[in-house]
Amino acid sequence: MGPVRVLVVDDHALFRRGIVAVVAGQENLEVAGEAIDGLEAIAKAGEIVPDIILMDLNMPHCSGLEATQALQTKMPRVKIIVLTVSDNEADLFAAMKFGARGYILKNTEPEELVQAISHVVQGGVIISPTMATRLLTEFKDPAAGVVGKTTRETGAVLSRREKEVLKLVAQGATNREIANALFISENTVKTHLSNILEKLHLANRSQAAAYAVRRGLIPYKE
Amino acid sequence: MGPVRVLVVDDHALFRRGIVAVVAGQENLEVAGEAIDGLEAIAKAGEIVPDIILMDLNMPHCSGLEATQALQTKMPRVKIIVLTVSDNEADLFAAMKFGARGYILKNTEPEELVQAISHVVQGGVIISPTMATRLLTEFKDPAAGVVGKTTRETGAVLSRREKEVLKLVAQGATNREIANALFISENTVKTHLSNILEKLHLANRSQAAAYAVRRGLIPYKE
DNA sequence: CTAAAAATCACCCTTTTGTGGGATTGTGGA
DNA sequence: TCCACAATCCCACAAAAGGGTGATTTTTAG
Repeated sequence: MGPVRVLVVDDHALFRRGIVAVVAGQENLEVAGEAIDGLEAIAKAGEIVPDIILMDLNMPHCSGLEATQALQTKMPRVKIIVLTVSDNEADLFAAMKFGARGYILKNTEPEELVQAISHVVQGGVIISPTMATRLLTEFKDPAAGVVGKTTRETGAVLSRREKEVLKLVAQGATNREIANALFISENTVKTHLSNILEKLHLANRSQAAAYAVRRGLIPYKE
Repeated sequence: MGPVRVLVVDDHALFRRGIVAVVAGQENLEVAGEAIDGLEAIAKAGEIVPDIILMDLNMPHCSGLEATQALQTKMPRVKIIVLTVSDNEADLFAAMKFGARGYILKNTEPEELVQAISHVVQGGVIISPTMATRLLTEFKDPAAGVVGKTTRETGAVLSRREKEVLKLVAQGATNREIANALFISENTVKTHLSNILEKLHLANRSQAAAYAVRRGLIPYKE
């Protein structure tokens, strides 16, 4: 069998260059294509049918998480490795839930990335040491073992509506403004926000705003 | 004279690879060295004395802005091009104030980066089209022409203390927590925050938190 | 079909924010 | 020397935010 075919998905051309340089430098790897966002990734993946997709998370139009979810349902054989700057547990959880085979931070050394690809090709799953550590500390955290709330504390994936609320929070909107924007009552906004804070282990809306910005959930800004 | 010697400063090895691939591919350019943060950048710059430094902003230990400031005072002949993901006016202003000759966003095409380097080598100053547009819209913004408050509305540079407060706000700290952390009264924190919001044209602490995160002012997190 | 989420709303109560005033001290530059 | 500014503090007040508890209605997925 020939070299492993890799699809590189990242909105930053320069970063793609770096990946391409690393991948192309390996005998057993081959850059089968590049994409600048989730939508193009899905299209390209359908055309070239790569073995591995290196997927950035924070991209315009269609995020890496959305693309990962879509791709895994349509093409379950394609192995996706998330390659991101986000050292957030929620992203890791979401990526794994959507079927990603790897979660690598962008500050990883090129050699490690190559090894990670090999590992995943052979059927393995790989997670950055940093993230692995975070996972362990998360589990030994007493806050995780509360009473009720099943998915609440564990899965920690926000619902569609909660994401909408979070986006607006990240823009500095007040509860009333959010209520008007979404055509719901202020009470509902409060409920959503409370759930968001609980799911994400955050203390207040400022932390939520900071969290959202780090994850690139913000549409535009001002 | 030989090729232009370039020092690449970025904490992400993979991104450095991309830059190096692009720079090394040019006849008239040469990668003279790499650094992973501001401190190493200053050290390396002293050793190899590059013609151009491609400087990331958001790095651990010593940010690109601090390094730029330090380098420009010690080695004014070295031309620094800021290469960042931050599309924030404040970063641009700060970079230019500290003597940077260029401000390029990381989503720039490799070809444009090469052209930018040539341009700066020849004594020019270059700013990403995106940022240039933002500058223009900023100036035609009516909010800039208020009544009193001289430096308030224009320069908009935060004082040392205000930055400290802002960092804590970005971590989601309450006014009381900030007061305890800085050994000042809650009233003082409120005063500082009010001034911050006014200087930055922000509406509330959530926007301040989002702003701070975008600028990479946050030390750690969680 | 049915149980689990998601989404919606209300009420109460406490804490936090943000604004508007005003005031003092020290420092560095014009 | 005088002024602007940074940094500090105070008070009071209105507006938000956040927690708790409970409830109804869609949606969704098994």
